[in-house]
Amino acid sequence: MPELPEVETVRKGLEKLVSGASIKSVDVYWDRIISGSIASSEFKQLLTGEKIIGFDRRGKYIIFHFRQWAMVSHLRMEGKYEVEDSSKPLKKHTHVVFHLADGRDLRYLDVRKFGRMTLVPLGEEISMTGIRLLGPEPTEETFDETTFYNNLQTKKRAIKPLLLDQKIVAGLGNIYVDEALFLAKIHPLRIANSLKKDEVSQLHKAIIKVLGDAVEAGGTTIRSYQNALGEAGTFQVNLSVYGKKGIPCIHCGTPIEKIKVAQRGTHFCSKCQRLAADQ
DNA sequence: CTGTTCTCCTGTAAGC
DNA sequence: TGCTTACAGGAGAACA
Repeated sequence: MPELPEVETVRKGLEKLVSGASIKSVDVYWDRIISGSIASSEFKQLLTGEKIIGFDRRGKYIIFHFRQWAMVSHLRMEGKYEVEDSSKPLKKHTHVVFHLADGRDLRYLDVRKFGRMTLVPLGEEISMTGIRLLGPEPTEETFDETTFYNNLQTKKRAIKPLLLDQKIVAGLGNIYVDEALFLAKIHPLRIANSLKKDEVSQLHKAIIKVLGDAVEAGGTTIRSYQNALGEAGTFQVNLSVYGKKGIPCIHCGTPIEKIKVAQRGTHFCSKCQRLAADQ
């Protein structure tokens, strides 16, 4: 499941492979992938003859820049892009194909069809639902610790679902949120406004580190990429708790537990990440 | 307004 | 073996 680091890796790959390319035509095989007020028939028509200027990213959204349009693409769980020669047969689960003028295709594949593409007039992408309400990018420069603390103080939700909803800080998904909470030694069910200043400080640092390290790791694997831009979602940087149920905690040896928090599989160390401070 | 639950999808794994 | 059920989860809609 692509989170911010994987999405950034895909963005870089797209930039490298198809920036500057012109679109000859577009095929859409699953209409619901194309969301927003511009439906798939118009989508295909409007992009025909357009030129891909470049790629941007905000949170987990990839933004395609055309001359007059922006296309906002979210991979959700399993979306991926591939660049193939146009003569190559389409793989199963191919839902959108951008035929390029140079004989290649940019293809979107998505087993579960959760991903979405939205075409908007250039400039309107920042006011789209989803992007408009995003919190800051999780970097030292943009993610302010004091603001983070103040925001958490106003929230009575458990910290994990709060971090997943993208409004406080952008980019965390189920994997890296578990990793960040483990690194900061905070239990996923802690109520946000119960976190002490030093805990928030640790969490702030952990989020920047976990996502930053993963972006770097993605940045190093990208060089070996030929044409598959979504497999980036499968690299995982030495995870400590995610998917480690029953495996000894790297700090204390206690088996990692897996519970459900807000319907999501949640991994943590019950000894390192206490729910009550005095235990 | 805030916080929670449901829905979209299909492949894989577990259970009987 | 073969069928059924549970599970994976990002984000937006629906609901309390």
